[in-house]
Amino acid sequence: MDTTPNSLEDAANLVKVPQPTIERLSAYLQCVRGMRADGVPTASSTEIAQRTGINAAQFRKDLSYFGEFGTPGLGYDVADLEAHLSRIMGLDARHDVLLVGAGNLGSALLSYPGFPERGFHIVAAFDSEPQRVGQVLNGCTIYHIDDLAKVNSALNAQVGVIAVPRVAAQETVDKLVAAGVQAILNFAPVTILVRPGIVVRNVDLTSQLEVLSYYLSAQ
Amino acid sequence: MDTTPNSLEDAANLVKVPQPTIERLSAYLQCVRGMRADGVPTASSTEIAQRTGINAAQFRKDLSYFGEFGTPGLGYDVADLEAHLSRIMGLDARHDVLLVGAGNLGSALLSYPGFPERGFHIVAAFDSEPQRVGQVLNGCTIYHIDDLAKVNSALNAQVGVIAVPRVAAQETVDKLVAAGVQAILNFAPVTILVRPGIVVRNVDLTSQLEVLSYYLSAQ
DNA sequence: GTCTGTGAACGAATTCACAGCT
DNA sequence: AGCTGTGAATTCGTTCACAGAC
Repeated sequence: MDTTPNSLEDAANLVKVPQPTIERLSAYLQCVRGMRADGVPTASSTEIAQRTGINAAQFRKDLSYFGEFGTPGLGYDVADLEAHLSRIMGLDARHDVLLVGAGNLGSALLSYPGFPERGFHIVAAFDSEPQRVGQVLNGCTIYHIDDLAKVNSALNAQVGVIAVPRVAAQETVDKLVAAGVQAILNFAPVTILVRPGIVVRNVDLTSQLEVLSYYLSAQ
Repeated sequence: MDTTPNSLEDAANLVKVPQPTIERLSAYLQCVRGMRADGVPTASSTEIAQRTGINAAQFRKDLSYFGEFGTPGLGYDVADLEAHLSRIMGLDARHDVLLVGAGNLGSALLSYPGFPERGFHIVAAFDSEPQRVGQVLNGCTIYHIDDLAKVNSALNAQVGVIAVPRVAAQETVDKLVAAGVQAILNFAPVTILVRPGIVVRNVDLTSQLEVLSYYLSAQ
């Protein structure tokens, strides 16, 4: 099998990668970052399985969609694996992010250290409330929502985060897409519609609690 | 087939319900609430499929794990379905919630209207920072983290939300479990360990962006 | 005719188990 | 001996398609 670095994308495009695999890739990356921070030089699939709670065979299978990164008899070089995973996930470049909605949740996201720590930089925020427009929060200016396309024509951010009330979510989506955004993280508890090619992930915080409630009542 | 209301739990316990089904149940509930608010009296599985983006057969199969709630030839009574789904999810009773971590994210969750709107009430918050302890945020007192068990011996909340930094997450989990919490929503980007019987859901906000990044770079 | 509820068929994802490399 | 990478086997979840209810 070809193990040269640039066979990576080919492998990814030939076989279809299950979405659960992509989500786990992020977990592996988190784990491997921690190991490197702890000074662990090398890890076997079994060690990573213990740390993440994900089956070792699953880990190896997940990686196999993208290439061969381990050494039989030895395991994986932690720094090397981190670099590969980052590259696979498209995290070797900085990502600029637009935030729409500067209420409680939006403000919290603006100062959430985990985003810049992992390469996601909120470069502009937007709101419809006149009293919020013009404020600077955590070094980020809040613009009026109507200026979204104009502001992003200079910034060219590809990722949008929606932290607006339910009723405003769909119009916000449309404005983000019109401004050139390709990927959207939606915190509004509503199904949003986008044209094919635009990637959306929904995070309904209350829904998370509802799922917990189910398992509570089921004992 | 038995369609009496109290056959519900039996059905749920006899056949194992897939976790994706539980997550979709929450989406159906959201949809049905909206329809009732819009004054829609009745809905077919096809209409619900259109609103949620979930396949109609999937919807019917999901419901079938819990009973028969529709009328052939007619569809589902919206109010009735909402009541059934609420009951299935354990949402017919109020849920008291403990929040640990009153930083940016924690504060935002304290004033997030979606929680009380859907029956989840944060009844106490906890932090380790002395300057935050004693403050009242959105009607909720912030206690010192060391008082968690003491405070909850009076409140008896079953659900905990973790909004503390990564390094403090595991000790926070242990304190919540020691205080009698049975279900945990964890926002810290780290794998936490709990004894069997405790339900955990992890929401890593940055991981959501990482997944988007993957699909961006894969075109 | 319309729409539900569900067994059967299908497809997807996980886990096993082992050949092959170090 | 230890561990990876991966076909094969298995498990799990989704979708089909239709019998039966209204």
